Amino acid sequence: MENTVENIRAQMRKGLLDYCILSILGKHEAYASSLIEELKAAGMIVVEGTLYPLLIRQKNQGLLDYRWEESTQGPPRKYYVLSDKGREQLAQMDAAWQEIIDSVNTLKRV
Amino acid sequence: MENTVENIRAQMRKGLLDYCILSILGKHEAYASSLIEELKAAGMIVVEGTLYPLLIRQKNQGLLDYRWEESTQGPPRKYYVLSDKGREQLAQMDAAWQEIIDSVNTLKRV
DNA sequence: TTTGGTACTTTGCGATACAAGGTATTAGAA
DNA sequence: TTCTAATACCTTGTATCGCAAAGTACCAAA
Repeated sequence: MENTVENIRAQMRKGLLDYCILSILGKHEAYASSLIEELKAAGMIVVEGTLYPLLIRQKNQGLLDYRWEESTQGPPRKYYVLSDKGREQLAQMDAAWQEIIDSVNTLKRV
Repeated sequence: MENTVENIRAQMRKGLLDYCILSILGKHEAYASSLIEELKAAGMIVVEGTLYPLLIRQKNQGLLDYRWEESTQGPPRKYYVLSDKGREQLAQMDAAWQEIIDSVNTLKRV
Protein backbone atom coordinates (compact mmCIF):
# COMPACT_ATOMS: atom_id res chain seq x y z
CA MET A 1 0.00 0.00 0.00
CA GLU A 2 1.32 3.44 -0.88
CA ASN A 3 1.91 6.11 1.73
CA THR A 4 -0.57 8.60 0.39
CA VAL A 5 -2.39 10.80 2.86
CA GLU A 6 -5.63 9.11 1.87
CA ASN A 7 -4.22 5.67 2.57
CA ILE A 8 -3.03 6.77 5.97
CA ARG A 9 -6.49 8.02 6.82
CA ALA A 10 -8.08 4.88 5.37
CA GLN A 11 -6.02 2.69 7.64
CA MET A 12 -6.90 4.72 10.72
CA ARG A 13 -10.59 4.57 9.87
CA LYS A 14 -10.49 0.79 10.07
CA GLY A 15 -12.03 -0.50 13.22
CA LEU A 16 -13.94 2.71 13.82
CA LEU A 17 -16.71 2.11 11.32
CA ASP A 18 -18.74 -0.08 13.64
CA TYR A 19 -18.51 2.65 16.24
CA CYS A 20 -19.48 5.36 13.76
CA ILE A 21 -22.54 3.45 12.55
CA LEU A 22 -23.79 2.78 16.06
CA SER A 23 -23.14 6.42 16.97
CA ILE A 24 -25.33 7.65 14.14
CA LEU A 25 -28.06 5.12 14.86
CA GLY A 26 -27.88 6.19 18.49
CA LYS A 27 -29.12 9.59 17.38
CA HIS A 28 -31.77 8.57 14.82
CA GLU A 29 -32.77 5.67 12.63
CA ALA A 30 -31.33 5.56 9.14
CA TYR A 31 -31.03 3.47 6.00
CA ALA A 32 -27.82 2.55 4.28
CA SER A 33 -27.64 5.31 1.70
CA SER A 34 -28.43 7.97 4.27
CA LEU A 35 -25.72 6.56 6.55
CA ILE A 36 -23.22 6.88 3.73
CA GLU A 37 -24.24 10.50 3.20
CA GLU A 38 -23.93 11.35 6.86
CA LEU A 39 -20.56 9.62 7.17
CA LYS A 40 -19.27 11.37 4.10
CA ALA A 41 -20.40 14.74 5.44
CA ALA A 42 -18.35 14.08 8.58
CA GLY A 43 -15.27 13.10 6.59
CA MET A 44 -15.65 9.34 7.13
CA ILE A 45 -15.73 7.94 3.64
CA VAL A 46 -17.48 4.60 3.33
CA VAL A 47 -18.70 2.74 0.27
CA GLU A 48 -21.61 0.38 -0.19
CA GLY A 49 -19.50 -2.77 -0.36
CA THR A 50 -18.24 -1.97 3.12
CA LEU A 51 -21.45 -0.77 4.72
CA TYR A 52 -23.94 -3.46 3.75
CA PRO A 53 -21.95 -6.40 5.12
CA LEU A 54 -21.24 -4.34 8.24
CA LEU A 55 -24.93 -3.68 8.85
CA ILE A 56 -25.71 -7.35 8.34
CA ARG A 57 -23.02 -8.30 10.85
CA GLN A 58 -24.35 -5.87 13.45
CA LYS A 59 -27.89 -7.12 12.83
CA ASN A 60 -26.75 -10.73 13.31
CA GLN A 61 -25.05 -9.71 16.56
CA GLY A 62 -28.36 -8.37 17.79
CA LEU A 63 -27.15 -4.77 17.91
CA LEU A 64 -29.65 -3.55 15.33
CA ASP A 65 -33.20 -4.12 14.21
CA TYR A 66 -34.72 -2.87 10.99
CA ARG A 67 -38.03 -2.27 9.29
CA TRP A 68 -38.94 -1.72 5.66
CA GLU A 69 -40.45 1.57 4.67
CA GLU A 70 -41.82 2.64 1.30
CA SER A 71 -40.09 5.49 -0.47
CA THR A 72 -41.68 7.98 -2.81
CA GLN A 73 -38.51 8.06 -4.90
CA GLY A 74 -37.52 4.48 -5.63
CA PRO A 75 -37.38 1.06 -4.01
CA PRO A 76 -38.27 0.56 -0.34
CA ARG A 77 -35.72 1.46 2.29
CA LYS A 78 -34.40 -0.69 5.11
CA TYR A 79 -34.42 1.57 8.17
CA TYR A 80 -32.10 0.42 10.93
CA VAL A 81 -32.62 1.19 14.61
CA LEU A 82 -30.43 0.52 17.62
CA SER A 83 -31.55 -2.36 19.85
CA ASP A 84 -31.13 -2.35 23.63
CA LYS A 85 -28.08 -4.50 23.19
CA GLY A 86 -26.81 -2.05 20.61
CA ARG A 87 -27.17 0.78 23.09
CA GLU A 88 -25.13 -1.10 25.67
CA GLN A 89 -22.47 -1.78 23.09
CA LEU A 90 -22.41 1.86 22.02
CA ALA A 91 -21.80 2.89 25.62
CA GLN A 92 -18.88 0.48 25.83
CA MET A 93 -17.54 1.78 22.54
CA ASP A 94 -17.70 5.36 23.80
CA ALA A 95 -15.51 4.31 26.70
CA ALA A 96 -13.16 2.31 24.47
CA TRP A 97 -12.76 5.22 22.08
CA GLN A 98 -11.84 7.55 24.92
CA GLU A 99 -9.29 5.03 26.17
CA ILE A 100 -7.74 4.77 22.72
CA ILE A 101 -7.38 8.54 22.58
CA ASP A 102 -5.81 8.50 26.04
CA SER A 103 -3.40 5.76 24.99
CA VAL A 104 -2.25 7.71 21.94
CA ASN A 105 -1.87 10.85 24.02
CA THR A 106 0.23 8.91 26.51
CA LEU A 107 2.49 7.66 23.74
CA LYS A 108 2.93 11.14 22.30
CA ARG A 109 3.96 12.58 25.66
CA VAL A 110 7.69 12.92 26.20
CA MET B 1 -16.09 -12.25 17.08
CA GLU B 2 -17.63 -11.73 20.49
CA ASN B 3 -18.65 -8.32 21.75
CA THR B 4 -16.33 -8.24 24.72
CA VAL B 5 -14.88 -4.95 25.83
CA GLU B 6 -11.46 -6.22 24.90
CA ASN B 7 -12.57 -7.10 21.38
CA ILE B 8 -14.08 -3.67 20.90
CA ARG B 9 -10.81 -2.07 21.91
CA ALA B 10 -8.84 -4.48 19.74
CA GLN B 11 -10.81 -3.49 16.69
CA MET B 12 -10.31 0.22 17.34
CA ARG B 13 -6.58 -0.29 17.79
CA LYS B 14 -6.32 -1.67 14.29
CA GLY B 15 -4.88 0.82 11.90
CA LEU B 16 -3.32 2.86 14.68
CA LEU B 17 -0.34 0.62 15.33
CA ASP B 18 1.74 2.08 12.53
CA TYR B 19 1.07 5.51 13.93
CA CYS B 20 1.91 4.45 17.48
CA ILE B 21 5.21 2.88 16.45
CA LEU B 22 6.30 5.95 14.49
CA SER B 23 5.23 8.17 17.38
CA ILE B 24 7.44 6.31 19.81
CA LEU B 25 10.38 6.23 17.42
CA GLY B 26 9.85 9.93 16.88
CA LYS B 27 10.80 10.42 20.50
CA HIS B 28 13.68 7.95 20.83
CA GLU B 29 15.14 4.89 19.17
CA ALA B 30 13.93 1.53 20.40
CA TYR B 31 14.07 -2.21 19.76
CA ALA B 32 11.08 -4.48 19.38
CA SER B 33 10.79 -5.74 22.94
CA SER B 34 11.11 -2.24 24.35
CA LEU B 35 8.43 -1.02 21.95
CA ILE B 36 6.08 -3.70 23.23
CA GLU B 37 6.78 -2.62 26.81
CA GLU B 38 6.13 1.02 26.06
CA LEU B 39 2.95 0.27 24.13
CA LYS B 40 1.69 -1.96 26.90
CA ALA B 41 2.37 0.73 29.48
CA ALA B 42 0.22 3.12 27.44
CA GLY B 43 -2.62 0.60 27.14
CA MET B 44 -1.89 -0.35 23.53
CA ILE B 45 -1.46 -4.09 23.69
CA VAL B 46 0.63 -5.57 20.90
CA VAL B 47 2.20 -8.98 20.53
CA GLU B 48 5.39 -10.04 18.82
CA GLY B 49 3.68 -11.68 15.87
CA THR B 50 2.12 -8.30 15.06
CA LEU B 51 5.07 -6.06 15.73
CA TYR B 52 7.89 -7.80 13.86
CA PRO B 53 6.17 -7.90 10.47
CA LEU B 54 5.04 -4.31 11.02
CA LEU B 55 8.58 -3.11 11.65
CA ILE B 56 9.79 -4.97 8.57
CA ARG B 57 7.07 -3.33 6.48
CA GLN B 58 7.97 0.14 7.74
CA LYS B 59 11.64 -0.54 7.11
CA ASN B 60 10.85 -1.67 3.55
CA GLN B 61 8.85 1.50 3.02
CA GLY B 62 11.91 3.53 3.97
CA LEU B 63 10.31 4.93 7.12
CA LEU B 64 12.84 3.33 9.46
CA ASP B 65 16.48 2.45 9.67
CA TYR B 66 18.09 0.18 12.22
CA ARG B 67 21.40 -0.77 13.73
CA TRP B 68 22.49 -3.75 15.79
CA GLU B 69 23.71 -3.22 19.31
CA GLU B 70 25.15 -5.70 21.78
CA SER B 71 23.23 -6.30 24.96
CA THR B 72 24.64 -7.23 28.35
CA GLN B 73 21.63 -9.42 29.01
CA GLY B 74 21.11 -11.64 25.99
CA PRO B 75 21.28 -11.57 22.21
CA PRO B 76 21.97 -8.37 20.28
CA ARG B 77 19.17 -5.88 19.83
CA LYS B 78 17.93 -4.32 16.62
CA TYR B 79 17.49 -0.62 17.38
CA TYR B 80 15.13 1.18 15.04
CA VAL B 81 15.32 4.90 14.27
CA LEU B 82 13.03 7.14 12.27
CA SER B 83 14.30 8.13 8.81
CA ASP B 84 13.63 11.54 7.26
CA LYS B 85 10.86 9.96 5.26
CA GLY B 86 9.50 8.46 8.45
CA ARG B 87 9.41 11.90 10.03
CA GLU B 88 7.40 13.26 7.13
CA GLN B 89 5.01 10.36 7.38
CA LEU B 90 4.64 10.86 11.11
CA ALA B 91 3.67 14.48 10.52
CA GLN B 92 1.01 13.40 8.04
CA MET B 93 -0.22 10.81 10.50
CA ASP B 94 -0.52 13.42 13.24
CA ALA B 95 -2.77 15.42 10.94
CA ALA B 96 -4.76 12.35 9.88
CA TRP B 97 -5.29 11.31 13.49
CA GLN B 98 -6.62 14.73 14.40
CA GLU B 99 -8.98 14.60 11.42
CA ILE B 100 -10.28 11.21 12.50
CA ILE B 101 -11.00 12.57 15.97
CA ASP B 102 -12.77 15.56 14.41
CA SER B 103 -14.84 13.26 12.21
CA VAL B 104 -15.96 11.15 15.15
CA ASN B 105 -16.80 14.27 17.13
CA THR B 106 -18.86 15.55 14.22
CA LEU B 107 -20.79 12.30 14.08
CA LYS B 108 -21.46 12.34 17.80
CA ARG B 109 -22.88 15.86 17.64
CA VAL B 110 -26.66 15.92 17.39
C1' DT C 1 -41.10 0.46 -22.98
C1' DT C 2 -37.03 2.21 -22.14
C1' DT C 3 -34.03 5.01 -19.49
C1' DG C 4 -32.17 6.95 -15.24
C1' DG C 5 -32.14 7.20 -10.42
C1' DT C 6 -32.35 4.93 -6.05
C1' DA C 7 -31.44 1.10 -3.04
C1' DC C 8 -30.02 -3.35 -1.51
C1' DT C 9 -26.69 -7.46 -2.07
C1' DT C 10 -22.80 -10.51 -3.24
C1' DT C 11 -18.14 -11.99 -4.80
C1' DG C 12 -13.25 -11.86 -4.88
C1' DC C 13 -9.05 -9.66 -3.46
C1' DG C 14 -5.47 -7.47 -0.58
C1' DA C 15 -3.95 -6.15 3.85
C1' DT C 16 -3.36 -6.85 8.69
C1' DA C 17 -3.55 -8.51 13.57
C1' DC C 18 -2.83 -12.45 16.07
C1' DA C 19 -1.87 -17.23 17.89
C1' DA C 20 1.45 -20.46 17.84
C1' DG C 21 5.71 -22.24 16.96
C1' DG C 22 10.64 -21.71 15.77
C1' DT C 23 15.71 -20.01 15.90
C1' DA C 24 19.57 -17.94 18.18
C1' DT C 25 22.42 -15.74 21.89
C1' DT C 26 23.92 -15.19 26.63
C1' DA C 27 24.56 -16.02 31.61
C1' DG C 28 24.42 -18.85 35.33
C1' DA C 29 23.46 -23.29 37.65
C1' DA C 30 24.19 -28.21 37.92
C1' DT D 1 30.94 -29.09 30.26
C1' DT D 2 26.11 -29.26 29.72
C1' DC D 3 21.66 -27.80 30.79
C1' DT D 4 18.27 -24.32 31.81
C1' DA D 5 16.17 -19.81 31.86
C1' DA D 6 15.84 -15.41 30.01
C1' DT D 7 16.06 -12.45 26.20
C1' DA D 8 15.31 -11.32 21.45
C1' DC D 9 14.25 -11.87 16.68
C1' DC D 10 11.44 -14.19 12.99
C1' DT D 11 7.87 -17.05 10.30
C1' DT D 12 3.57 -19.53 9.21
C1' DG D 13 -1.29 -20.11 9.04
C1' DT D 14 -5.86 -18.24 10.04
C1' DA D 15 -9.68 -14.98 10.53
C1' DT D 16 -11.43 -10.64 9.62
C1' DC D 17 -12.26 -6.48 7.37
C1' DG D 18 -12.60 -2.74 3.88
C1' DC D 19 -13.18 -2.14 -0.80
C1' DA D 20 -13.73 -2.49 -5.95
C1' DA D 21 -16.70 -4.31 -9.01
C1' DA D 22 -20.61 -6.44 -10.63
C1' DG D 23 -25.37 -7.82 -9.95
C1' DT D 24 -30.48 -7.48 -8.72
C1' DA D 25 -34.66 -4.96 -8.09
C1' DC D 26 -37.92 -1.19 -7.73
C1' DC D 27 -39.98 3.13 -9.35
C1' DA D 28 -41.11 7.25 -12.13
C1' DA D 29 -40.86 9.90 -16.11
C1' DA D 30 -39.88 10.46 -20.91
